[in-house]
Order: sequence, then structure tokens, then C-alpha cells
Amino acid sequence: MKAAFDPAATEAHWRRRWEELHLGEADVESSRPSFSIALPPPNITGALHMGHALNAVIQDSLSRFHRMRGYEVCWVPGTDHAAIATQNVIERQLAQEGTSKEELGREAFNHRVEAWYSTYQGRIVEQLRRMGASCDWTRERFTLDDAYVRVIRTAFKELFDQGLIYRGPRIVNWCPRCHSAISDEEVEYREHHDTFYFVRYREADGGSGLVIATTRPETIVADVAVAVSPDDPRFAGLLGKFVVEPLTGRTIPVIEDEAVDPKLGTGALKITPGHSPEDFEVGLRHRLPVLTVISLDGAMVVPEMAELNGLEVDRAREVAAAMLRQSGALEQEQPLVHQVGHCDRCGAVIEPLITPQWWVRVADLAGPAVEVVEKDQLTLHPPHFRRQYLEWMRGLKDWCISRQIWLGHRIPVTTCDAGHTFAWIEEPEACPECSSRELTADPDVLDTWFSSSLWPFAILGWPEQTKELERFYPTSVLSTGRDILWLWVTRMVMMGMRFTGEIPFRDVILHAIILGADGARQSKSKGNVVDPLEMVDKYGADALRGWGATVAMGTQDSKFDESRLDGFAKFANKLWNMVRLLHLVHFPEGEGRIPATPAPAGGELTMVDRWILSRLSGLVATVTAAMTEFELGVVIDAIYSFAWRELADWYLELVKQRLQERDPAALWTTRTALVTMLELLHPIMPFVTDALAEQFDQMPATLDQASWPEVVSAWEDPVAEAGMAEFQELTAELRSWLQDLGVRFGRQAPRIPVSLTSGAEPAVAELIRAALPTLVPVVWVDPTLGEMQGVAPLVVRRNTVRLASSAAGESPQIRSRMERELEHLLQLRERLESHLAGPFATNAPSEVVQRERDRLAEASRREAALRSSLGI
RNA sequence: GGGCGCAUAGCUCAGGUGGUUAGAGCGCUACCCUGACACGGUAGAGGCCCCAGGUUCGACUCCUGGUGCGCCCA
Repeated sequence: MKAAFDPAATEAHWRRRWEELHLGEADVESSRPSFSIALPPPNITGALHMGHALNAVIQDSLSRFHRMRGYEVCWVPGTDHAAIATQNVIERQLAQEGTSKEELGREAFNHRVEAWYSTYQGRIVEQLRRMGASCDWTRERFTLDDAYVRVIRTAFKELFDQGLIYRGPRIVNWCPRCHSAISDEEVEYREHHDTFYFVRYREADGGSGLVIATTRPETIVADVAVAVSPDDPRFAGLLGKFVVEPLTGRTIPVIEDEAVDPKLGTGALKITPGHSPEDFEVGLRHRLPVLTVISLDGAMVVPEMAELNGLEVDRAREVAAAMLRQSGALEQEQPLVHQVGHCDRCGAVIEPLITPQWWVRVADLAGPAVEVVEKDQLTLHPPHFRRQYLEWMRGLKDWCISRQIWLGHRIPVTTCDAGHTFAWIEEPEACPECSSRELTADPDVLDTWFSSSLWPFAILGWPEQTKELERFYPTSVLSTGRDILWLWVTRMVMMGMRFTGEIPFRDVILHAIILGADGARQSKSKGNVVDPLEMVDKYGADALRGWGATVAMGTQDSKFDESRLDGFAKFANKLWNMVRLLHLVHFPEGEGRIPATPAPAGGELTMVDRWILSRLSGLVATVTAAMTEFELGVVIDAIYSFAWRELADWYLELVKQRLQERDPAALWTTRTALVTMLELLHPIMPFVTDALAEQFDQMPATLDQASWPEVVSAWEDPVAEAGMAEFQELTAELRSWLQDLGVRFGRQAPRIPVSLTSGAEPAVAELIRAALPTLVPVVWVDPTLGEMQGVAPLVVRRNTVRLASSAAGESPQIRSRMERELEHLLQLRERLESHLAGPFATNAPSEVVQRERDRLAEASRREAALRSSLGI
């Protein structure tokens, strides 16, 4: 074995091996229980970032764990065509090239899109593979595949035929840049510093009227009413009267409506149903007409007012304000900070507009989706998302699923010249009702969240009743970023319930968002995106995965911290060398596989062997429980500290000599501990663990095919654990003591002669006597020999160590250390005494009280010893 | 404005059904290139566990209020 772990060389080899073994490929015919995951299909708009990496780590770790536990695992990968996002990216490219999609034409545009897809699809798959994702690549899906198109049309037609999808003019979030409607969830609210304009509307009969406050004076020309809060005394006399809209002079009524907040602005609100969602609702309630003065391009359409007509909205706002100022209607202007909707894809300001769109009637769909969470058939992790989910679902409005863009799935609806409108799966040539061949296809495309809402069952072959569906649906786990809960998870649940009658997944893991090192969300424009491949190249895939495990369970968004990867890269190397230690025993000069040796009889195991086996058994229990609860952070912490802080730092250090002597108990115990640890770690760090498992004889081709370790209760050994604890404490104290004495620790430095008096059980005393000098440069001498004057003995529990040499001389360091220690003990004793003298002694459980009494006794003993040493 | 989450070492983060001396990685100091590993070892410095009340024998942990930050929704 080489002296250091080389991730780059190892990883390529193991990726190939896993593929040769068809590791990720699910067998529908097997008799094992099922475990399935639908990979949230990444947007094919770009490469994956560290958030995707985290999600891949979670899913892959769970997949590998379940394989080892004997499940038939089916983890289906894929990508999403992300229509609006991709179209935006390509449009930006075209703009840079000085052209546009209109200039290019549909066909050439589609070629550009295909080229883009093939580049990034490959890139994404490459990234996943490099991270070690053991997906079932044979089942990879893309949301534009023919089969997927059919799924979408089938689902759409079913909903359409049942009246759950309808078309109608309603106010929508219109992005003038994308030239499309977008859903409520795709609107991002940002703070704007604008002006609050206070505008007087006089009464039609000449009265002074009232003043409204608005941020959008340009829409005054589309006002159809002024509303005030019911029973607002300020406006009581005006109700039912008419006021004059101050730009074009139209008369409009004053109405009352609950939606008006009397405390906001002036308490009077202009009502513009054509350009405000809230006003649209008010308009419906009062049967008001709708005026539209803004085009789909975001320009004013007011033929009767040349000053405004054709202007961009922003410019029109200034012009309208100027006109009002001039006419005296504008009475006041105030700065106002408020939230303004932006398109979360392109950043343009959203223009609420009335356009005909396709809608999903969600009322019927939401019910079952609420029920399954209420009844805990579907569990959200972390649990606080449960309430958020339920509240959001209960307040759900109809979902706008049509988009006016070029890219995406066409809405499968056609209208004939006789006016028959019908949905289809195969594109029709004639109207099914009247056989007319004069057909007009709907020009819109579908929201990508509609198509991806079908993902968990679409990838398993729905609407056919496939074996895959029978076998792997409902899927077991869905893991995704917590920002996707509304956009996607909720919709998958609704659609899953509607089309399959079952939940699409049992557990949903909502992981944290990975922020850039600067604390901001990763974005290309901010330049803080970290490419997982770069991290894999630099630290190795296992290190990246170790990092992923530590952040997997955070409830809070997490700043990316590269130093964590560095730590795990070092850990991988540590593991490598732990195995190498045993390997060198068997093969001092070459290659070979560490042989499996027979288990020794119980009596041959030393206390140290029994200690590490006991710890190992506890580790198996901890890791298994944590894996089952998806607590990857607990898993990696537990294994890390066992491997490094117990197995490497103590067991291997103590067993070296016995290994050289080929002590069978030592060989067997070391191998057992190493192999079990590798098995437990394999789901999270598959490369280094497989590379190391390969160094052992009688191992499966990959640890994925090993069976998950069982807790061995016979290994539990409290006696060995207690003995080792005493040994470890004495060792640590002795090292510290010697350091304070100024003892040199070099290779050339002579061993320090010390004597030991131990009141511990013979086995523990023997352990100390035999093993301690292998860890600390001391040599035991007879306690009856002369003791170094002026240097106090070291007392740890039942053991006393005295310095027997004259080499160190009188040591001021040790004296000051003793004094510090004494001071500490005095404080501790006082605290304990007052504690025990108070109500604690009578009220606390007796074992807690006893523990405190023991501490006090121990402290008093040490104090007395110290005092005598210090001569005070 | 409503809801949710968070506040722990210089930085990034764990943690605990309330009970010894609160942990990790990285960084920092000193010593050690010892036959697994310098991608290492040993020792160490560094914490009013955000603030104020409350419950309790006992609060970093539970409750209330406050402050600050983040996210989601209006």
C-alpha cells in the first residue's frame, strides 16, 4: 500500500467497478424489500452547485445503506427541461450575439436549445457520477422525452375532461421580459424605494372629494372606482357618490370594501382591476368593469392620451405624476419602502395583467394532500415543516399552468372551427365531435412544475401499470432543498394522490440551502458558486461527501466552508493509514490481502481488545439508528470520533506490539474493528472504504454487497470500558504532568523513571503497568527507591505516580501546576459541599446525589494528596 | 403585518428526555519528521452557550419577554 490515500487514482477505478457490477440497477424481479428514490431532476439550465451536491450525498448515502441492509434499491436520476429558465439563458446568449429568437426562427432556436441540453445534461450526469452517485442510470429520464410527453398529455387530458383544468381570463403575474405568465411561487418580492403619491379625486358635482395614495399614478387612467373602508367616518358622506378620475376626467363611483385598510395611506384606495390582483378581487365583488392600459410588453396603451400612450411603465409613472402635479391634483409625495414582485428567473418587475390562461382547480386536489400529512402517512423532516405545509395547502389558490414561451410542452388542447375544444394525447387531425379538419392548436406551453409534479410516478412508467410502479411506488424518500417545498413537493403530493391514489413518497427530507462563503445565496452573477467537481478534484469525492453528511441535517441555511472538506480529506488519509498499519504487519514489503483469522476464544482477548469491541458495538447501534432517522450528521460524527479518537489514537497505538508478534486476538480484533468501521462508513464515503476493503481477504466485490453490521451484545463490556477510562485518564494526566515538568519528548530523550502505586483492580493495574510506557516515555521503577524531592506525585483516581529520577530537578512548573490544580479542587469542593448541604440532597434523585458525593470524596482525596506534596 | 427558523470557541458548525470538566473541523501557541499516517503525534490557549425574567433542588437545554440575523408568506 502506498503511504497516502490518492483519491483521484482510486475514484476512477471504483466508479468503473460499480458500473461493471451494475450496482445501481434495480431488479424488479428480486424478492428483497423495496427502497426507492426519485432524484429531483436538476434544471438543465446549468451545472450543479454545492446544494445539488449535498442532495446527492443524502440520496446516495441512503441508497447504499439500504442496499447493505438487503433492500432492492431503485434510485432514478433525470433532468428537467426548465423551460423558462433555459429560454432565458439562451435568449441572453442570443442577445450577446446581437440577435434574438424571433430573428432566428423557431427551428434554429430549437437547435440551440438541443445543443444546450446535450452539453449540460452530460455535465450534470458527469458531476453526479464523480460524486459517486449510485443511481440506476439505465432508467435515466428527461422531462422532454417522448414517453414523458405522453405522461403529461395523459394527465392533462384526464384533468381537463373532468373539469379540473379550465381556461379563463384572470389577472396573472405577467413577466414583460419573459413575455409569459408565471405562478405565484415564481414571484420574488424585493424591497423598492418608491414614491407614495397622494392624489385628489374631486366630486363630480364639484365637491372637494377625497385623496387617495398610490405608488402607480400611471394606472389612474384604468381606475374604475375609489374604495374606502366600511364605516370609515371620514368618507361617510361620499359613499355612493361619484368622483372624477383626475387624468382623463371620467367619473367613477366611491364604494366601500373590506379590503381597504383605513390605517394605510389616506384610507381611500383607487381601484384598478386591470392592473392589481387585489383590485381585481374588489372589482369582482362589486361587478366593476375592467380597463386595461398596459400591453404585454409593459408599455402604456392609452390612445386617448397621447402623453402616456406607448410609454414604458416607469416613464409613464413620471409623466403621469408630472401631469397631476401640474393640474394641482397631486397634493403630496412621500418616499415609500415596499415590496415589489420580480420574476425569479429574469428579475424583471412583474406586471399584474389580465390574460387568458389555463388553470388547475386545486380545491379538490388539495384535500387528499392535506389529509395524508395530517394522518402522518407522509412525514416531513425536519418536523417543523409539517405545519407550514398544512397551512400553505389550506390557503391554496388555483394554479396557473400556462406559459407564453417557445420552449416546453405544448398545452394539448385544440379548438375546431365549429368551436369544439378538446384535449388530446395523440395530436388530432380532426375534431372528435364534428370531424372538422380546421383545427387551431392552443399556442401556450405548460408550466414546468406541472410536468415535474408527475415525476415520481412518471419515471416508473405511469400510466401503464408497470412492474416498476408496482414495485417501487410509492417511493420511499424524497430529498430536496427546503425552498422547493411549495413549488414542487406540494404539487407532487396532489398529483400523486390524484393519479395513483397514493402518496408519491413516505418521507420528505428538506435540507438546508448552501450559501456561498460570503453568506449570500449561490448565484452566477454574484460569482460565489462552488462547483462540486472542483471540490472533488481538490479534496476527493469522499471528502465532499463527508462535508455533505455534516450539513445534511442542519435546520439553518449553511455557509459553504471549504475547510470542512479539508478535514475529511485528512480523515480519508487517516483511514488509509489505519488499514496500512495492519497491512504492513502481514505484508511488510508488498501487496496482498489481509487474511481473515479465526475468532479467538473469549479468554484470549485482552481488556483493550474487549474495550474496542464494546465501543464498536455501541457505534453500530448509534450509526444504525441515525441512518434510519436520516441523521447523516450524527453518523459521520460518530464514525469520525470512533475511528480517530478511539481506534487510531488508543487501540492501534496499544496493539502495535502485539500485532508485530502476530498475537491472534490482536490480529482478529484489529481486523474486525477496521472492517466493521469501513462497512458503517461506506454509505457516506464509498470510495475510500471500498479501496480499503479491497485490502482484506474474503470481502465482497464492493461493500455495497456486504451486509450491514449487526449489534453484537456479547461485545458490550462495561468492565473493560471502565478500566480503559481509568487508563486513559491516567495517561492524559501523566502526559500533561510531564509536559509541565519540562520533559523533552524527542526520540533521543531518555525515558523518565517513575514509580506507580495503584489501588485499582489487578487487571487495570496490570494494564497500566504494561501499556502505559508504550504511550508515554516513562520507565517504571520500584516505589521503594528514592523519590524526587520537591515534586509532588501525580494522583489520578486510585493511582499515584511519583517522579523517581533526579534528572528533572526541582521543577517550578510542576509546583505551579499543582497550585493551579489545588485551587481548582478547592472551588470544586466548595461548590459540591454547598450543593449537597442544600435542598438538592433531599430533592434530587438518589443516584444523582450519590454521584455528587463520590465527586466530593474524590476531590477531597486529591486535595489532601496535593497538600501533602506541596507541604501546605 | 403574519408565520417559521436561528443566535454555542477567532471562523464554519455539532450537541443535549434538564444533572460531572459544553464538543468537532479549520485557524492559533509550544514541543516532536518516534517503523501506519507531518494529510501525522502530544500538550495547550481560546466559550457570561445573545440579553432579562420565570419554572426547578439544579437551566446552555424548558417557558415568557426582549434584541439581532435569516427565510417564507401577505
